[in-house]
Amino acid sequence: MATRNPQQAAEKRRLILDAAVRVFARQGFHTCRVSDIADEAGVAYGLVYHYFRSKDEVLDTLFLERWDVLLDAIREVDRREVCARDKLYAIASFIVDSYRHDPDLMKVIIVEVTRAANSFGRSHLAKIREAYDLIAAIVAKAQASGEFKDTVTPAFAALAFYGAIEQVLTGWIFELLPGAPEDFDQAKAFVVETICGGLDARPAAT
Amino acid sequence: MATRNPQQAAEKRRLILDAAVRVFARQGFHTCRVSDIADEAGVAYGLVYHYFRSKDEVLDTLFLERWDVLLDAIREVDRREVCARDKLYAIASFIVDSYRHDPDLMKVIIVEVTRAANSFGRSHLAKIREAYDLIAAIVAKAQASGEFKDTVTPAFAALAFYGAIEQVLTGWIFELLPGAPEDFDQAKAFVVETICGGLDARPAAT
DNA sequence: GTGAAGATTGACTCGTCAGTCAATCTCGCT
DNA sequence: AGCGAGATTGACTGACGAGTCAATCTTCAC
Repeated sequence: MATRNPQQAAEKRRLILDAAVRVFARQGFHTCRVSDIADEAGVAYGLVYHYFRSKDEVLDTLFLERWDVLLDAIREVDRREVCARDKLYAIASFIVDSYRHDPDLMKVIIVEVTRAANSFGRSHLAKIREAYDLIAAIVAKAQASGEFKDTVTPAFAALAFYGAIEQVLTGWIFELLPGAPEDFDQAKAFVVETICGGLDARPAAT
Repeated sequence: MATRNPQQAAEKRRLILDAAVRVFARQGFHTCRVSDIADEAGVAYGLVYHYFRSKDEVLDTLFLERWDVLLDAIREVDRREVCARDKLYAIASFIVDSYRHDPDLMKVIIVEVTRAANSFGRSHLAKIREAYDLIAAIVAKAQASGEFKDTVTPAFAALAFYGAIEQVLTGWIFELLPGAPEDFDQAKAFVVETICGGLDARPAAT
């Protein structure tokens, strides 16, 4: 065989994926052309189709790669022997740190997949839902143990929690919210404080 | 002049707008063709361009019409002499009832504009932000009066509140959450209970 | 060194669709 | 009745961009 060694092939593929992240983040998935990705990666147009079946598959790959990491992280957090509030904090941390570490990638995943349930996200609804379900399970356990009130359903609490985080990331992405380094850590605490502690000054009447 | 009376013109325009809502909700803005809107409305292709400058303008119109109603509703709620928690409940009510009353329209606004900040929503960011700011102002006042804790910034609380509602609507839209009639009223209470009361069983240490 | 499998190239094809426009119709006035 | 402004029609154009493919180059086992 004269096949290039697998590592080199993987590197070329990565080169294209990384270029796609930058292009998608800058121009949006629908607005950019495949030639933009090829140019950004410094390869010929056709090579993108050597490594990927379609433009969609490039975005699919980016999303699935990262989302699986997120799901694993949530599962790992859930196995820790800490209270639910700390688990939620750890999850918020992971997501916020993902954004801090690679804002372009998170922007693409949120804007083009997670928040685009009508176009691209549709095919990934089941995968996205897995995350909600894992969070809901954490809430359910905390309600059973008495740590959380059971005034809201776990599914609902999970949606509110995830929705709040995603909205904050969206705020950063579109510069509706200051995104200075210190704001990242503050945001983690804020999400958990709001969702777990609530805004009310006086204790709940439960 | 042989101009048809203005009322008839307005009705034709409405006919097209209403058809567009159904088509956008069913197929998505980017996936549908202008001819789909014309067919749904039972008019010729070109007539759409007699009443609107472009396909974009149709969506623009739908969004702005409804969003202005929402902004007015929030302002009206804010003028009421009730506690902040009740104000937030009234806002959640308004949004949920908007969805109950016309799910297609709300689906279009959320999916194609509000959650599509990268494509279409970009040009409406300022308008969308107005809603956040109005909610943030309510929170700020409540913090000043001592009704709400000031552990989180108003801007952040507003994002979390709005994010939670939008995520719940999205859950209904994509059938991730049961959307039976009784769920609507429950959801209003859930959002406010989660954001104001928090999930924690024990009172906050403030 | 050589040959073949695989990598790389980019011009081209092909379908799609937003927006245009000239023709036709219809309403409301005189 | 007859006219003219505006309403309505739908075939057509022009741009665009995803995906194809035949040609060329590179690598590596022998």
